[in-house]
Amino acid sequence: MSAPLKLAQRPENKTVSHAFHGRHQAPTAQPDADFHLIGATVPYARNVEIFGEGEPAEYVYKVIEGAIRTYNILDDGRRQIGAFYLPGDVFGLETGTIHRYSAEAIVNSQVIVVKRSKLLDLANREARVARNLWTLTAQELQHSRDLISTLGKKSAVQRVVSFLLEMDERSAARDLIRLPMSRQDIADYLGLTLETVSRTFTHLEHQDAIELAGARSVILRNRSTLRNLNA
Amino acid sequence: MSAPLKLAQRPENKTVSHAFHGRHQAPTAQPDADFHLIGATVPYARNVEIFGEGEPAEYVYKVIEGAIRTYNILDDGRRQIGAFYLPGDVFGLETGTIHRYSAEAIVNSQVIVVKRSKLLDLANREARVARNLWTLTAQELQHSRDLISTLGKKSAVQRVVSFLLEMDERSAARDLIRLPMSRQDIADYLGLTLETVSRTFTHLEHQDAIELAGARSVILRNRSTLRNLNA
DNA sequence: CGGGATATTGATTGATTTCAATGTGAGTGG
DNA sequence: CCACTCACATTGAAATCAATCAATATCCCG
Repeated sequence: MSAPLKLAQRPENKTVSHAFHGRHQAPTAQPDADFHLIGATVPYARNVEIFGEGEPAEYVYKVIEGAIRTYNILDDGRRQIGAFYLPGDVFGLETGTIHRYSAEAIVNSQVIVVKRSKLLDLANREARVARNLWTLTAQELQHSRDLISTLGKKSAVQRVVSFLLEMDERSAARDLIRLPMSRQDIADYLGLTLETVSRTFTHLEHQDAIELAGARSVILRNRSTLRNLNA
Repeated sequence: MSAPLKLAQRPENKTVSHAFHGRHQAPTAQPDADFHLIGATVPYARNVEIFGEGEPAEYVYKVIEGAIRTYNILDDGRRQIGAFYLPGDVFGLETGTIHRYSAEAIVNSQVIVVKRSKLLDLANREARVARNLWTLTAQELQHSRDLISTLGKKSAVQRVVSFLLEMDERSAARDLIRLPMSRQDIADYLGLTLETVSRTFTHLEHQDAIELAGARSVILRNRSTLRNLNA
């Protein structure tokens, strides 16, 4: 891996600032630039819960290293993953006092933890901070809307391709996607079964659209084919 | 359609005082309490576009009467409806300068229109207003997450029941749901076809879970049956 | 009282789920 | 270092459910 550590004080603007999932946002000021100043870095082991749905929202989190999933358990017992968080992403931010979903480390991870009350106090005093918190929530909203569009798509191929293109956009290396999450995680994100995800991967490989380099790596071989399949 | 009643391309900001209906949701302080003070009420005719995806986000809107749908057109040409807005609901609020989706009146509607820049100025001066804007976005986020959960559900019955329970919660009359939107609208919201929505309605009626009183009214006959079907 | 839009209902098809078996790979301990 | 093992992934066959294609039926709206 290249440079996993991204706790830069003033992050040098790489190609694109993927502070969140915001791929559309122009690189304005980092909405989460204050995080490293007032937070402590904490390690979470693979599959460990960081917070649970319904618990008091005492802290806000930023991924330094690793990967996090947030999810709800549905009435029928199935798990809907709301988002995957990669280094640089903020999660667990709520306007209310309760977490509306659970969060778990997908792999061993390093996370900056900030007291929510501290951020709120700051926001009350500084309009800039308030604006930043709002922007973070709006970026989450944008991601949720993108996911809604993906779930609205009917075919499994379309959903999986959407997922791959999203991960590609957020991934550092061009065309090479490292997947920290399992097929089941992907399935629970896309509203499919793990078998369908697996089959669709091999299907895409047979189309020469991607190449599977082990179960957890995907190489994009033909982006325009993928984009066509997405439509 | 009939009247191209898109008057108010550029609504003048007359200070119009107007009573507003509260959301049937969290009864905390009204995040949109300032709206009626600085906005003008504008009528939009059925099926008329209020703003389009990609257009500058100059205004923020609050429904007084009628119903609004927001949607994206997907790559494959299908339409994904993101939300239905009923009296009391705010829509069109963005942190950025661009609308990320389109909005149309479902039926003839009355909408309060507020200049976004005015709200932003206010937010810069008053932490309370900033907080309210943030809360509005967070409420939208919560709704999007609920919709993700609904779309993650696999069966058509589960999706339609989720929709009915959502509409029931937002509807004034107990057990009676007036649907301003068409079967196609519902289908585009739930990621189904209109035929499946229609069939599922009649299916639920045969189960004595609901009663269809004309195409645009649903009476909940057995809530616990519905909740069981939802699981 | 039309008449066009909207909704229901039917028959068929096809994709995804489900159930089931096999394959693979990373980590461990002998 | 290799064999073992367990979790994860792939592959197969069958069943199921929603999409599609198609034909009425109903509801408004003028």
